[in-house]
Amino acid sequence: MQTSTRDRIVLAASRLVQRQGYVGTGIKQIAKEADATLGSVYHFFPGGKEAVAVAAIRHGDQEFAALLREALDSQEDPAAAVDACARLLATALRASDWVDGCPVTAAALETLGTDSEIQQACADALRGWQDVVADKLVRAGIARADARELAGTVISALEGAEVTAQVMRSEEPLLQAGRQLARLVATYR
Amino acid sequence: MQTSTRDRIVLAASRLVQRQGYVGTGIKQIAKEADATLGSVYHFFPGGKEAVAVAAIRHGDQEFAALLREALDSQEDPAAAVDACARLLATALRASDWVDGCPVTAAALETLGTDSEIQQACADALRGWQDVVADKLVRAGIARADARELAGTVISALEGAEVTAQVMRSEEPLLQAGRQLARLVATYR
DNA sequence: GACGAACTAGAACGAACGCTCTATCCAGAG
DNA sequence: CTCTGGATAGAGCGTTCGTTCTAGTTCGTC
Repeated sequence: MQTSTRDRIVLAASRLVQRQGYVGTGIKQIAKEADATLGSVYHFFPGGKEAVAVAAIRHGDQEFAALLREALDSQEDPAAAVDACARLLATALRASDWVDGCPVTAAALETLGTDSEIQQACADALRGWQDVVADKLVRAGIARADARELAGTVISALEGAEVTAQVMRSEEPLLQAGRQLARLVATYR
Repeated sequence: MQTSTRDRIVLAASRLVQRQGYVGTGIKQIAKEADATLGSVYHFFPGGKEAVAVAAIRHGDQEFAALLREALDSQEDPAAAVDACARLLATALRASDWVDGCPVTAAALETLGTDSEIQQACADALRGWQDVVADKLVRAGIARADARELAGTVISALEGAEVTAQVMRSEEPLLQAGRQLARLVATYR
């Protein structure tokens, strides 16, 4: 077998949760998509659905962070780098026919009042991405305090723009946000 | 009876969908919360759950638009007005213990692949809010094309910052976004 | 006072949910 | 070879889902 059953479960769960959210995705659907059986899922994740979701979100977190780093490193100038992020997200989103958005937003919103581990995993992801952006800004010579606040805004704006792009089925919101964020970053000199 | 049964259903559905999303909210729960019976719900909304959700989202749309207009009109300067929006959202969010976020995001993300009427209603809401912000910017003397692009970014950023604030259980993301957006708006002179 | 429409009330349906359970398979240790 | 324990397999549990259905109630109009 190429990939382990466990990995296939996490991968399938990650994709499904990203597209349909936590409550919208069933354990049986995950098992089917992963070419695994229900027994296997509960064998590897005794914690049940929530445990699977946490693993899935952490996986999506890492994947997205890598994407972000790659886009940021493709440009020297921080403003251009942020714009490159938006552009990358836009093309990826279009390629998936607007369904593969942010891997944590949907799950995060659905589990807000429930103080489950899922929420914690989502918060960790957002914090991590902000750190990735902040690092780039600091390396480009922006003061640490400014970089942190700017990075938070960049992540929030990209997140919001991605949702908007998905709903509108258009790359424009992301491209707009990229241009405006670049303009904003450029004011820190 | 103070409010009509229909109105109570829409109101309850709006609140529940905002907090738990579309799939996470059951018809029976809506009926219970609205002090109505299942029969009443299907009487007023023969289209079933989806019809209730569409009405609920449209209601949330109007409510949010009014909130936005109010905040924008409270300040003459467009940069200060945008910041006031973020501030208002932040205090409202904290007051609800971080559960009453954007009334359409959750529902929009869950119904992405399904081309239901819900998605259309969400897209309409986002477009409407963007128009509200764009109007304010134009009235403040910003060129129409710039105002539209800027308004789109403002809405996206506020949306994303609200989600981030909910996940982090902190007002900071929204306040940050407000400051940075104000700075961005101020560059258009 | 009678009639039809509007509305309320909740029992019941099939499907899907998350989860538990037992049974089977199979590689490696003794 | 037997024995053992991780991994696989899926039937079935109780519950909840969205929806449908039939009565019952209310009420303005003739």
